[in-house]
Amino acid sequence: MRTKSTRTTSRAATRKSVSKSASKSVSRTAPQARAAARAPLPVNTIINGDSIEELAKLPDASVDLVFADPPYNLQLEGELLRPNNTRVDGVDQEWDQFASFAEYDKFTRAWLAEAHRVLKPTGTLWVIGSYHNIFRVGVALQDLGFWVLNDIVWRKSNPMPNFRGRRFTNAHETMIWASKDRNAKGYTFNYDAMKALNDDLQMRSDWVLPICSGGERLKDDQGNKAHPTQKPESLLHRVILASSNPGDVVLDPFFGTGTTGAVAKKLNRKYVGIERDAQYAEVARKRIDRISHADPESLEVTQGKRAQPRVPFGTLVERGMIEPGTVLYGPGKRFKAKVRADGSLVVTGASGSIHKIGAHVQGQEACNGWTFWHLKTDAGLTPIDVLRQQVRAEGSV
Amino acid sequence: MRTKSTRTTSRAATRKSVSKSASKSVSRTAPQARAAARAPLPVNTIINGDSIEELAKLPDASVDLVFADPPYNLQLEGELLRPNNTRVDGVDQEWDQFASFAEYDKFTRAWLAEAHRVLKPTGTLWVIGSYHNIFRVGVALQDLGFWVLNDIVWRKSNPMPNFRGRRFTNAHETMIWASKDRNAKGYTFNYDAMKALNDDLQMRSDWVLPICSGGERLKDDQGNKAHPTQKPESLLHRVILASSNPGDVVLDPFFGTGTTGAVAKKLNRKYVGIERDAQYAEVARKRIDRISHADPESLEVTQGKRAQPRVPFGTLVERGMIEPGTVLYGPGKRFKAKVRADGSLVVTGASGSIHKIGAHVQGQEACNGWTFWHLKTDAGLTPIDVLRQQVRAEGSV
DNA sequence: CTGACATATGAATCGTGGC
DNA sequence: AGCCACGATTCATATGTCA
Repeated sequence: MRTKSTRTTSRAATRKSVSKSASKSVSRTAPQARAAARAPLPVNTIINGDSIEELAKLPDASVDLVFADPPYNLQLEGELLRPNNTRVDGVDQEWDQFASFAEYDKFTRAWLAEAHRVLKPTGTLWVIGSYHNIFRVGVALQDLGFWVLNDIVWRKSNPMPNFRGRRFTNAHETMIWASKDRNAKGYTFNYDAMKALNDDLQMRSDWVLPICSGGERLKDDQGNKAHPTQKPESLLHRVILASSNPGDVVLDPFFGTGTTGAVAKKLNRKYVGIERDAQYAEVARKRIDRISHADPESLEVTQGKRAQPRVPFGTLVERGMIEPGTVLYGPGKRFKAKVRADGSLVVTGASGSIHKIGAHVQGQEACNGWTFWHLKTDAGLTPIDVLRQQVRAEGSV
Repeated sequence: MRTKSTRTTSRAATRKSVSKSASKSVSRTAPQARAAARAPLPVNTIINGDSIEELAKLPDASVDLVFADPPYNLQLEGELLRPNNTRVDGVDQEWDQFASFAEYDKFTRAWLAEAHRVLKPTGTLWVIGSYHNIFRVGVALQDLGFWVLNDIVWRKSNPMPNFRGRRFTNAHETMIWASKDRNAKGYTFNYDAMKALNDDLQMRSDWVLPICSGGERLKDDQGNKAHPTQKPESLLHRVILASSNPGDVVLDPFFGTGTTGAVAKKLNRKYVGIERDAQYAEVARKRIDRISHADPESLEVTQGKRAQPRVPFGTLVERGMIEPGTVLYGPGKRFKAKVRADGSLVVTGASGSIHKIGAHVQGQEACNGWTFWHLKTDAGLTPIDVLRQQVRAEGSV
């Protein structure tokens, strides 16, 4: 099984390259020096090591999707925890607080910078957090050049109630979804699949899903939960389905017990997980080994018109489906135009594509000529889009 | 009227008393110099001036509650057309323009520092924003020593859709609720009032409320909206009811058309508003003048029992109740279809929702997929509607 | 007066690919 | 890299119009 290959094995294969990079610490001040030595992406692998160090070893622009569930920097009664779970102990609490935030910011910027480097230009990143850390994460990623596409609220249908009655029940967590930069084009968003998931209404930025419990919750031998913050697979299902395609590589730098890898495998995506805790990594490995891929057909997803092949209007004329000289009508016969042999339309004073002339006669900026123009038939007006669908159905494009 | 009293008149009245507290200022830029001149808080007043400058003139520790709806720094480019080619009227006002994140951060820290100074030790602060600005606001207030109590999600029941199908519908905004510092004791949280508002269940951190429209939306003489981002009174009603008591002073440094003041007056709180735009301030003044204190209809109407919550079929797939690839059967096994990962069904030659495909295979116009499609179990065929009822019973929608 | 139908609009960071 | 053609894309409400 793929999932058995470990970082160690793949490292052995390229020992030389790795030993070089190992000597360099995580500094972001010149990762270029290391780049030549980076091994190819170890796919369907759980890397047991520190997130920042191990991210630094991955090649540039190699990953389609990052999902990250970093430490939340929870500041509980009487103690402050560093990202590495050591306690901050100081005398002055205000100083503690500042030190804690500053350290957390430093940690956050370090792993986000590596995640940015590792992402393909068309890749996107998800980070989940709560009010303890999500603002710091958001600022860090904006400052690093990521461009926020949405913030998504996971509304927990069964949150833990507030016991003291001094605050509102904390019933949600927040995810940030971001592209690599402001002008990033071509990122994956399976709009129509999301719409299908939501009874043919656009998927909104607030998702109602139950927390991970019951049989899905991994337990250790004593029956205690194996990980304190295991995320529900339903959440990852939606994230991965929305923003990746089968065969894509999904990276999770805080792998925990491997929910990201489990769902990625179920959905025929590849995964790379980084986890510092060997015990979590082992639980994750076993979990993922038990999972089988789905059959490819059921992983096909509702496609919109964008995914369909383009058919130039001229094709219909060339193939004799529309004769030169045919008159096309706008809705309700309020407009007419004549088809020319090259697939352009003429009206008095103008000629051009079906779209341009459609816009022109209506005095508008833009127009979809396929749905605007109609043929007169015995049964009334038929949109020319029907002919396009015929061509596509013939598979001749 | 109260709202006519100006900054100048109220300052003259009590110059002396303020000079004592002046030496204690928190701010980092040194507004101490001005402090000696601070007049008592001008209550039930709209101050027409710059937020930061006018905040600096208010006395220390004099306010019970701050509600702030600062500029979001939207960074819109070009125009956006709806599918029907009508133009979306975006926020292009000068007051929402900032040169960079750094400029926005500077602005944010300046007004938040003054808000911190002006708050009583038991006071709390609310800020509302979207993903464009809320992370910057959150970091700034954490760095200034505010202690986050909750982040509250306003889930809009009727948001504007995403017109290009490139992102999730941006269907919520975020509010941060914070106390003055980590150890602040005795802040107001009307737990039982919130519980009563929520059918005797603890009020959660996600609130479903409609946007401000219809008769509540203020219009100018031409019938255009008086302010591009007017907030619904229901939102302020819940905020003010939760975190203040009658007689308390509520300060809004970005008063706009005065929703905060209007609701404060209805609920017998005092208000102080700061608004730079004289026209907005004038609209707000007239609006608040029309309101009488004892207005009995200030009771929330948005709660009430909801209809049966909608459960998309895709939910069952996401939650693992139905695996992608599962075969569903029509009554008597006369029809079959396969479930895909996005909750759509496939039969040979077609795919779509459970309803659409149910209709398709029968050659009918419409079909209730919930009762038509069945799962094969040991006991025979079970309608998928049973699973929907299960989801509803769990209350997890 | 009522119901059916049409129109208007809201804090919006809203394309892609070929030449 | 820049330009430009192609052509895809909306939900919940409130209000207006007409029969």
